[in-house]
Amino acid sequence: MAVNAAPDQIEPRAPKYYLVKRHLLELIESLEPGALVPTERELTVTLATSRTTVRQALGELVGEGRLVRRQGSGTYVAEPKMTWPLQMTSFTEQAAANGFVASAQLLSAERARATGEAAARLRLPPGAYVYRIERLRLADETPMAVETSHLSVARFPGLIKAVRRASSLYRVLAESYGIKPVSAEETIETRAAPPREAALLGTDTGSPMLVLGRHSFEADGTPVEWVRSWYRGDRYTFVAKLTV
Amino acid sequence: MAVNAAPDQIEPRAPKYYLVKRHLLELIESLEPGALVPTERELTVTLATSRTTVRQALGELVGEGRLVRRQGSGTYVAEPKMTWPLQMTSFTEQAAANGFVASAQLLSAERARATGEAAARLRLPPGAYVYRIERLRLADETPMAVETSHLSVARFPGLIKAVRRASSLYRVLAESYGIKPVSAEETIETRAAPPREAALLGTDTGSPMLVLGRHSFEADGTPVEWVRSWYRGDRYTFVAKLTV
DNA sequence: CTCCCTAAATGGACTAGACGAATTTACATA
DNA sequence: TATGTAAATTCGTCTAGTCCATTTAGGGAG
Repeated sequence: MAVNAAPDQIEPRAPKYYLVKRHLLELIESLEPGALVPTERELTVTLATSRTTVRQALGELVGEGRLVRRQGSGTYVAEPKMTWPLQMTSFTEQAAANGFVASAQLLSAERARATGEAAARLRLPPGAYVYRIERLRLADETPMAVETSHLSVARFPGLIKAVRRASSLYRVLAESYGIKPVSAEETIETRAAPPREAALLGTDTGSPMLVLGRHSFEADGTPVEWVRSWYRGDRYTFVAKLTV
Repeated sequence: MAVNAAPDQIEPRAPKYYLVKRHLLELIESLEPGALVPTERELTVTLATSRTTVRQALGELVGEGRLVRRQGSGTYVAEPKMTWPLQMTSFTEQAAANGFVASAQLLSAERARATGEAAARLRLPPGAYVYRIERLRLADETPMAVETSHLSVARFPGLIKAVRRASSLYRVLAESYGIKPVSAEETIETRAAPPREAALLGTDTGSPMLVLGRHSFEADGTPVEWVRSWYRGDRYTFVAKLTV
């Protein structure tokens, strides 16, 4: 297979929608956040193109957090993205570090048999029971992420009742079970928003999301929990601090 | 805290393309990587929908690394994604840790006035000169990322000549200038691929990318370089190891 | 003036089709 | 048999439109 055939003079022709996108980007940069941009139908006329093409350009700019669309109202210049640190602390502490008040809405909490991935991550035998706790994370009342935690039932008996009373899962683990994760592996990838997550986070199905997987461990290497969180890609930039 | 504050039975109706996507996902899971999936026009018929809708579903699956499209040939089940660790080491070392041989192709190297962002990041006065070095990063001959580094001209005189001879920028900094970054802030966000980056990485304009920004510092806090790297979102999952 | 209802405007989803570009296949020819 | 060329196939891009859902603005009733 001929990979890497000297990509020297690569200067591809841009698709038409990309020219529209660049035009809009210039417009955006000349405006303030909150400003209204022309309607899709106006843009089709002034840019001599189809609405599909205009929507493709607008869609990418929305996905990159530069524009916000509001059905029935219009398309607006977005506020700048928020940065969100990746640290070995709880969501509650991370929010506080950013000056927000964190809260959570319990969406569902159930006892279920572990899927293959959850069982492997938690180092459980196939078919073992896990708690599957789904929460909507809020910072200052704004939905931030949809978070699904998986924990071993055998290891944390009665966890669901404790979680219903507390906001911080980490605090429950520490106070009720005496367990404190000390390391974690955090994975990051891009995904398109499923309908449910999109609705919960107030965005559209298919919009780009950042999916964080957190796999946390005790000091002796025992896995504690495995969490998958969906964040809106148009709202957040993640920041990791690294040292040698 | 509002636990269980009636999430309003959010169970949105899925768009039609999403049903198509789920149908394809089942199909994908029943096949091996490399297998051919039905053509777009076949799917249009069997799923009783338009090609646009089929393509929207296929497009998301391609963006998530589940499918690969090849113009003129067909659409295939993709190989699993690769994980890429975020560490305070050079690309060269990261690649070696993953069992790859890293290399780089110099795309451009120029002396230019710093943009507002670059000047701020490198703590330079407005209008100061920076080197802008653009490289295509390869792992085992496969293009992995397009990387644009910014470094102060005043601080690293003659850098371009040194870089032309070496593959590792970090080694040049250490050996020729005696500087070794000891900490870095790495930002991660999602963006749509611009035509140039898409072509260099062998993907389509507009496909989802992970954009890493690396801002590295010396022990005394002086910024050393500011780098922006474009990775294909359909190929890589980033992993950060965190400790308390 | 206040309130409610309707109409207009806007983005959201989808369709059917045209043409182009890249690849693969089939076939004619040497 | 080997090779070059044309045709068919496949994905890539774009168009022009339909219909729906939501929001906003305006007008009428009280």
